[in-house]
Amino acid sequence: MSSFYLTTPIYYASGEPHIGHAYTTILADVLARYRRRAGDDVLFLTGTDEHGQKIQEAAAAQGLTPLELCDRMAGRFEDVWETLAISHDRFIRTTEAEHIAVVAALLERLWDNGFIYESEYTGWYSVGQERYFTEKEIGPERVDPIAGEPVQRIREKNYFFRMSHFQDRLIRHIEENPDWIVPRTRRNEVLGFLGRPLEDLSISRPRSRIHWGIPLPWDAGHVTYVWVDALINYVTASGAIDPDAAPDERGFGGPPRPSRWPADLHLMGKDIITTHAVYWPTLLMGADLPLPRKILAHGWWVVGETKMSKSIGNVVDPLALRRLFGTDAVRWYLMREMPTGQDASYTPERFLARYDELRNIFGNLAHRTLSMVKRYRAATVPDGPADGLARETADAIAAYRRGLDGYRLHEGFAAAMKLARTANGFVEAQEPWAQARRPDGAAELDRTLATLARTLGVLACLFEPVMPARARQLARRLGLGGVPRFGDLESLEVGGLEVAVDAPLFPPADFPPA
RNA sequence: GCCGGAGUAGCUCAGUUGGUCAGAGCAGCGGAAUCAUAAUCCGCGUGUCGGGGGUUCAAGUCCCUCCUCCGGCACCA
Repeated sequence: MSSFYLTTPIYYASGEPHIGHAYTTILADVLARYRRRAGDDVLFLTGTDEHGQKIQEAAAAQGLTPLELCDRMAGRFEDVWETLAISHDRFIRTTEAEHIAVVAALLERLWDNGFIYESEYTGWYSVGQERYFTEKEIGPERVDPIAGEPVQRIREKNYFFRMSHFQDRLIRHIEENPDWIVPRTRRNEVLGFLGRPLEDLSISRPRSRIHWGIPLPWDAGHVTYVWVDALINYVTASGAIDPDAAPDERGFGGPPRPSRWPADLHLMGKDIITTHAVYWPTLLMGADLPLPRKILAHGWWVVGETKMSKSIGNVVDPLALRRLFGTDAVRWYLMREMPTGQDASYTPERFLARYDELRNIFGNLAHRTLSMVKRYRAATVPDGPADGLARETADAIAAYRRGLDGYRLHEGFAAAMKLARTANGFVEAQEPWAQARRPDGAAELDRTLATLARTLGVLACLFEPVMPARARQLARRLGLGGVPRFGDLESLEVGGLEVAVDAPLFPPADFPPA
């Protein structure tokens, strides 16, 4: 059994969970479930990022302590993940003692390695907003984008990480590992980014300005810059570092401690590819830790713009769809409609098309098969050979696995749906209702029904990662003990199973009339 | 401005190293069937593969050029 460690970013606890968070996390969940079904020992990590100025300010504005706010927001995220059927193994919070200790240990390692130095940070500071703004944010007018007041160029003491020292090594790593950053277009962008001299990374903020953070081990007057704090969570949760050990035995360099590090996959939106593909790997290099095996940056959902929606002004929140169509249908839409890594636009029409596909192709296949087993064979799957779609099924499984292994989930799920279409065609070709009428048709009918039941068992397996509840429901109705794993599919026996016919897996559903 | 990507049927998109590659799904039209959630299945596309030029026996598939659209260009989590 191989192991698989995958992560989502930890989400900043100053705001409510939204579709961006949900998409990343569902994508991670689908991959985690797929790996488990394939027999891997999976560690699926998500969590919340809880330090920094925005948290500090948001808490103050609500009359809470920062930690009180974070407790509330972490709960909010955990609740949403539960409703979306997220199966994370660990929910990490950067305010956990373990994480704080690992951050301190890692920073100390960087310091001991000579990659930290003291200097001055220069930036555009807004007195009114009490924070720095980027060039992009202030625009040519050089005013803060919130209040519109002029910002000023100021300097303050900061500690810096010698990120520039690792520039060439990072470029080499990306060039020697073409699939390290996917999709390819993001890799190109990172390489383009690295085409210019890399600046060193400011890793601290004066505590006088921001108190809600992890103090630097060597200077309590400064707290760790939130991105550095946040990224380290991936190592914290892996168990690679023992902050209580002697400095040389904590797990940096030398013989590694038994752990889940390096991560097999970091997932994130394309907006934070730079932090994950540049800041993070160079920090790891500086601390003598191996790099993650793969970085996957996905695209954004944009809301399709139509004349209708513009005049009516109705913007649908995909998260709200869950209440109308169910969690599994929303997960299906998100995974099926967006080519992994690319942008996609949400429209109610496309959503309905994908829901109808589920309902009509897959749901109806399940229902008609179970109904026929009940009607013609007293609800017991016959013992006949189940080889009617042997080749098509094997092909579908192979294409599915190629898709998911290659992080083209939409292709994998398209292959699964294609098998369901093929099975519907098989029903039409065999005409089991005619076989049932023919006096000598019994053996043929047995084979038809056994084949269809077996196909449903396979489909339950293929669809489980994306639609866990419906897949379990289908497996139960088929009379299986549970959703089959990939290793079970080859020898999946369906003869003798007692099936149950029940309400449709995907009931009629629609948007409320406008 | 610099770097990168994309422009293929009404819509969303597939199309490895150039040679049945002109395709799939949806929508539309016609038909079949009745086990099933009126759910299914079959048949039907005269698309300048963004424009132009070039290489080649042969180009969505390579080269040049032009047009259009999109993405990235760091400390914002």
